[in-house]
Amino acid sequence: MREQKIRNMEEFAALSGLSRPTISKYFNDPASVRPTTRQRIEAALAEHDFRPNIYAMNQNRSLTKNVGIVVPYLADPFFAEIARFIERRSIDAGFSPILYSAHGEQKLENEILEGLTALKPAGVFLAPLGRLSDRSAIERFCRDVPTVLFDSNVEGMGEAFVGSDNFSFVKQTVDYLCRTGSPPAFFEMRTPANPNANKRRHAYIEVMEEAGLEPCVIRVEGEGWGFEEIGRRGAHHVLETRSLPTDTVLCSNDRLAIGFLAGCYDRGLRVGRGEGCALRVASHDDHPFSRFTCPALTTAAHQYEQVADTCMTKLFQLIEAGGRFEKREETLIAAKLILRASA
Amino acid sequence: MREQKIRNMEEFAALSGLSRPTISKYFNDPASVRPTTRQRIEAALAEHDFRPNIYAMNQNRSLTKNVGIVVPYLADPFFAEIARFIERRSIDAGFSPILYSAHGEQKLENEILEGLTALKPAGVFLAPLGRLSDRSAIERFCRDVPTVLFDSNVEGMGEAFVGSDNFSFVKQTVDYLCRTGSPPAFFEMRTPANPNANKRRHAYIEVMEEAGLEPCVIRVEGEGWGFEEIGRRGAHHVLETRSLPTDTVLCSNDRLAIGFLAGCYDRGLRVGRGEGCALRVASHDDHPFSRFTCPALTTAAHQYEQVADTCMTKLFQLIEAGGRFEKREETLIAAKLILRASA
DNA sequence: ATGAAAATTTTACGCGCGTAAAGAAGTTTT
DNA sequence: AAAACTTCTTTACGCGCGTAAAATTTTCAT
Repeated sequence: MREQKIRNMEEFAALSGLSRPTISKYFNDPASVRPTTRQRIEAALAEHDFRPNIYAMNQNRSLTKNVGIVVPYLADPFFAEIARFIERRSIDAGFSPILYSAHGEQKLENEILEGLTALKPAGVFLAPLGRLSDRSAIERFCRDVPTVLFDSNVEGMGEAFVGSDNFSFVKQTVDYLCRTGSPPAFFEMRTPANPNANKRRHAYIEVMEEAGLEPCVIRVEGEGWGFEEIGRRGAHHVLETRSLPTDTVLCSNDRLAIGFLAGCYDRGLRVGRGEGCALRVASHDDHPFSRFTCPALTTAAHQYEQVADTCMTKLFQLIEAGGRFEKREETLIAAKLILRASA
Repeated sequence: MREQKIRNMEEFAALSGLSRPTISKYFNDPASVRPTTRQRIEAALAEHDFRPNIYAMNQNRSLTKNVGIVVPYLADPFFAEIARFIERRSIDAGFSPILYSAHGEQKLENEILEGLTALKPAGVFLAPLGRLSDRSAIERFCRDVPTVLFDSNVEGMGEAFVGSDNFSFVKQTVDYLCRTGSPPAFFEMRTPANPNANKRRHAYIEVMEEAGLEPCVIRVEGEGWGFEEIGRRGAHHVLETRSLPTDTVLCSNDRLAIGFLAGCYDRGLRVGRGEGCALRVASHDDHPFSRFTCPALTTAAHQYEQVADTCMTKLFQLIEAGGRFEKREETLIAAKLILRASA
């Protein structure tokens, strides 16, 4: 490779013996030029390693090949995991994904959305903060940018929503727990960060009542995204005050459960379904770490790949439909029960 | 706010009764125009909510206000955490951070670096994959873009490196373990992903020998980024073959330790420093989850904030110095020992 | 009030690329 | 081999903004 730097497409066109518009065409779609021409360009490319200026490319476009991925809290491995799948799919589909985390702050979420608008992305995958989200900011954003909401539904926002079928999550865990032992109490935060928690609580109550059982919801105090710590403190509180009606606890999500298990361990309580176990604990999400808790967590698992695939499909359809659907589409994806040692 | 859309700076200038160059100046530095002028602009901004086209802004710039943050594996909460701090600092300093994860793949790391070059960022924070990195790709990248390496050192690459003082990490844990019980065996992966692991092993051997003790390094098989699973399998293997010389294990990093603890739990071994404990386990990193393991992990903690601050400082200096330092600068940051229940 | 300094306006050009139109060259069909 | 397509070249314009230079206005100190 000669060390000569090419400044622009004009120069590169000259070096490859073609015209600039042809080169431009090639970069927008390599298949749109004749195979022999393509070979000449790619040979020259290997020689001089030129890349068009992305800013010049995009300034005159109404839509770019960028897609945004916005999650509420990236330090939560659940979101890291789901973002990872969506990123991969986006790349495979020829887009450039850009990942943002609101880090749990409304202000940051708003700033991200503002900045993202200016990037003129072809589309955005948005998992909003939930309760802390600024509805009007999200509404404004969705008017400007084709958006697929995921994980946390904000009624009426975006053209599509892809999320969990929370009823399926809870139904499976409750049924399993009831079938194999005493019915569970439901353990959650008093002021949950997103609507999934509320849906799970309602599902729990419904499933329990349908089975003729008395639901028992235990709600612990705590703010923010430090769910594990809240779960641990909740466990201590619950165990101190002996407020559990049975020996079985169903946590609203795995991060709470991880903390809950830590609390049980602190107090010398053995968790599991075997001999000598004082408590069974199950949960929802299949958090990446839930297989390494002690004991490993029985949980209702997100179908990460399926969620990511569905998100991609919806965004594609949305982009092809020009950014608008006739009516908002909601896809809820069922859970898969994963039996481990904790319940 | 009137619903009239402004197309460009020209229109906005007309509406605010000023000239386009003045508006341009304002957007590049609001403090560079007279306060009264600034007020007029900001009043008009509130009315019409105009934002300059970032592509047009950047195409004619040699450097933008973007900074890149590249980590090897974002689903590892350690990197999520460190990225979070660096992001925050970058925003506070007026930059637009863009976060990338190589997801453990060399090919993806190379693609990220290529794409990042085209973004003409003011600077990049790069935590390379380590052993799996393509040295020549990183070298080429660092020639084009002012880069501060962090976490994983690649000799001679980038203008600065900010990392851990691995000796300090290991020295503190080994000293503590020896002071309070039997000396530790060192538990690690046979083919570690990055050079920190090697430095830690060497430090362990050195500290042990200095204390007149016999070092014992246990190296388990395993590839990839699933450290916890490798740690668990390693624990089973080590415990089955009774290859531990003492009751104390020092893991190379917390993720291995999390798996090791899970393995111990599987086998009914109680870990900790108290009565009835069969094993002590300590580690390094202060992974965000290490306080929720069972038992909670005794570990040498990264000073996350200090690392992030140092990275920012170095990149600032680098940018101001025009992208080159006289000589490569290395900053190693010491650990802080965190005592928890596991050892 | 006067002059100097600072801020702003006017004017004008350039950045690198997208893209449209018209004609030339190359390729395939019959 | 001629006709009918494709593909490519030439030419030309526009996108939205940065930025330089010179002229003008405003501000501030004297």
